[in-house]
Amino acid sequence: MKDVAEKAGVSRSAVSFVLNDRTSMGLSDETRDRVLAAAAELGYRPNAGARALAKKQSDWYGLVTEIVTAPFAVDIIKGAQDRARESDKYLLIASTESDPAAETAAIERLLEQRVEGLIYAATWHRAVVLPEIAREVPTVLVNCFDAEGRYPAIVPDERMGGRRATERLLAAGHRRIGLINLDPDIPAAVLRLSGYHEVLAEAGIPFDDELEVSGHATADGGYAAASTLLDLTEPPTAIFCANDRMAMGAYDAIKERGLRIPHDVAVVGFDNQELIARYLRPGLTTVALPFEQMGTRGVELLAAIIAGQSTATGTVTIDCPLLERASV
Amino acid sequence: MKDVAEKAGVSRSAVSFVLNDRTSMGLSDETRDRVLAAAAELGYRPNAGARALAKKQSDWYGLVTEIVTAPFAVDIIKGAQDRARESDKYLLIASTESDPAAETAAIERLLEQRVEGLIYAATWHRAVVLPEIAREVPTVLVNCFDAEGRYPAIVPDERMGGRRATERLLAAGHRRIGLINLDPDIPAAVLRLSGYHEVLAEAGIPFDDELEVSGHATADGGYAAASTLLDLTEPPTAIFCANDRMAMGAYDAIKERGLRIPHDVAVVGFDNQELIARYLRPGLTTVALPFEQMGTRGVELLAAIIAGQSTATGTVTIDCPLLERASV
DNA sequence: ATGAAAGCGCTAACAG
DNA sequence: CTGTTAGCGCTTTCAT
Repeated sequence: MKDVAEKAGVSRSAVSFVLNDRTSMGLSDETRDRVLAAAAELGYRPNAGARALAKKQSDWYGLVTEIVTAPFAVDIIKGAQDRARESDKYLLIASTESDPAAETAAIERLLEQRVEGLIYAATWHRAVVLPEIAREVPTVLVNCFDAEGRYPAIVPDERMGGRRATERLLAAGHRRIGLINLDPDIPAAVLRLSGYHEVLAEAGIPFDDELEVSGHATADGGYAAASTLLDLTEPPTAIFCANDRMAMGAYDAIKERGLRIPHDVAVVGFDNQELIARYLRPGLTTVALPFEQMGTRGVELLAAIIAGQSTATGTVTIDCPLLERASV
Repeated sequence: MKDVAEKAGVSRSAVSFVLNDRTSMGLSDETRDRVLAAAAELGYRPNAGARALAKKQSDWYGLVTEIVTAPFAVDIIKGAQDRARESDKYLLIASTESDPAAETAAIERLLEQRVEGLIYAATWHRAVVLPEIAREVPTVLVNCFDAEGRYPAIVPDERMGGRRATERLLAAGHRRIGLINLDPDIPAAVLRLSGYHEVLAEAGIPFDDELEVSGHATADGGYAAASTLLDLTEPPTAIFCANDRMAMGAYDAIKERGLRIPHDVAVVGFDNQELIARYLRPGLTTVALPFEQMGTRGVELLAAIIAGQSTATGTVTIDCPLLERASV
């Protein structure tokens, strides 16, 4: 930087002002250009670390997540990273594969890097408990929530997702709609189910317990559950699967019986796992989880909190859109 | 840090020595403990940025990749990150979704953070051309290579993978083995094919052009290609699909004809895309791409180069193991 | 508009 | 083993 100053024949302060776009300082355009030219010629590259030290502001947010465990994490990261870049912030990604000790250690390292705040992203929607240490900086939860509500959180609107799936099937004329649900203890199952119930109730369709089964969140689980439904005396003409992997198994069960999708049995999934939903034949109509958007919103919320513009501690809910393919 | 020194009744240098484990300086254990205790009590957390400034060493590696585009990237990241952590290095991940301009900008930002080196990871094995700017620091390629061989690279041993798949089928007694290959222009296709050829030749099985088809790298492509093979006058009893998505389509084609896997037709895939290979029914035996290991090795190689222990510019090849499931 | 000077939190060299 | 001193590369205040 000194070199740049000398080359441009100005003071170091001037260089600093130019490089930081401090137009308010009253710098002549001519000076400005000279500095820029000198910097370019010298291949000058500001040292972000030194700047952070001087400004007492790192421009970093820490993102902690189990990155590999689920394919979803990357979409959260993408959303967060894109948004962060727009604000000239950096994302320091720490991946902890669900090991609590590693998690604390990871956050510790992030704090040593003086991240301005933390985004904690889960790969499946659930309640989490963060290490105490996370309280040292503003923290936002993404795709998860704090049981005690001490942290603001961004979660998908699962109930609405359940509604959309059911409504779509209803709109296609179905009245007997089976549901293959996830483990009934998790938030996603509870909420998706309540969406399903709401819509049926609104349409005046009585619940039929036989039509609600739950299974292992795998293709095999979906296959077994779908088999149960299809072998009913009065089988459903449509099946809402609470995730795409189970839908994958359901496809097998349906095809095995010589039935066609969607002609004989319509299917709607949940998650929009590209690899499955797009490549299943026929393509799977499914409800998408808004990962990218949650990442974006997480960064925005964090930035607002850091800027003191938000003290909210509530939960923000993001819409789950229906993606139409060919299974309805 | 000054506070810690005062609290412990020692000099700041002493604190620095203790915190950096400079045992060589001859510090009494008693002093050491006092410092550590004071630090803990005060909740002192070293400022990594300040340290980096003083040491002129950031402890960061930059990892640039198209993170979202492919599900594979995360495994490379995991391998790299785990390995980096072991050496107390940080990974700064920059995701560029194949946009050359964004790529240069991303690298520029990494350089401003004074990363000690760069790891450039591709999501599919191919030749890449890096922005000139990457030459400013040691750079290692992962899952890709430089056409001009100017950067050291780590790539999967595709040929060996092709061999393993073919050998497995041979071992199961098959003599008519079909191949559904990828777009013949890409390295993966060329090498996997050559592995396949080698093994057949070694077994004294003459090539049959009819048995080698290529298709779109999708389930539909696999479906179409498998249909072609199965409708041959003398259809294969086993099919080697050059990726799992195509195997997914092949499954459909096989089942549609009332044939059973592996009883009537055996299938081997490539890529080990969990979501597909594991959930397909029956589970798909497939060749795995060693992403995690490539990430690990990338970091190791980079560290060696930075430490001046390696000046190699060649290409390192990593084994692709066969994962047995139930389709053979 | 500019230059001098202090300081960010830490490391490292050196003389005690 | 301690204390002093001089930076690391940059920002920012303040007087000019």
